[in-house]
Amino acid sequence: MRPSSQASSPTVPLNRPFYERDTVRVARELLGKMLVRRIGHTVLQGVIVETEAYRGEGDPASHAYRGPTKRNAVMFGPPGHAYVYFTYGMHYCLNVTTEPLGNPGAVLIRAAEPTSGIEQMKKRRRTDQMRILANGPAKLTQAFVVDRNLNGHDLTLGKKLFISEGANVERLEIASTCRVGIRVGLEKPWRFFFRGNSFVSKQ
DNA sequence: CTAAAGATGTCCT
DNA sequence: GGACATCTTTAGA
Repeated sequence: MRPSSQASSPTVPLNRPFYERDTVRVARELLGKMLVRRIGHTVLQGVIVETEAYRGEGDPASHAYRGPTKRNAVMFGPPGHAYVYFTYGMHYCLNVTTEPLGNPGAVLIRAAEPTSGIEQMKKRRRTDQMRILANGPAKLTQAFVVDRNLNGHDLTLGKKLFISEGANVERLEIASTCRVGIRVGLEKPWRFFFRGNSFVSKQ
């Protein structure tokens, strides 16, 4: 028996130095990590299986490409914070900020394999099918109850939203392709995912 | 001020 | 493979 203080604890959040690095590297290394969302006494968890890197200067697909604005301000702030934006009039997408303060960068969390709070997620997503609970950036935010209220949230505090080391993760081969849903910057292979994992948005 | 596109998902054929 | 929902942000007049 483990001590009760550790029993269902989703472990320790990744620290600031993890995020304060090259965006593409962070995107790759976030695969296999555990995304954790706490809502009161409820805990939703899932293993990250797909990510995309977005930089600033030199990356025309990035919101930060043309410099800071009200929307992308968080991307220019300190690393290890949530950048949540609203798109297509109805969807939210979750990113984690990277790079040192003042240097824009973020990693889009595109898909996760749910491991805890699955019943809650099924309810939120209005489906019983495991594979489509969080296999896309907007499906993921719906399943994990992430919206504009979490924009700017510090991910190193281990409170409402954070990421920790993933345990017992099947170590699949990491594949990289061009990013999804963009019209520019297609030459950059900055989408990463576990090849063969059925919770990825697209193989 | 006006307009168009958007780091998408769902339903339809 | 394609239409469409829906609204914020940004670019341009």
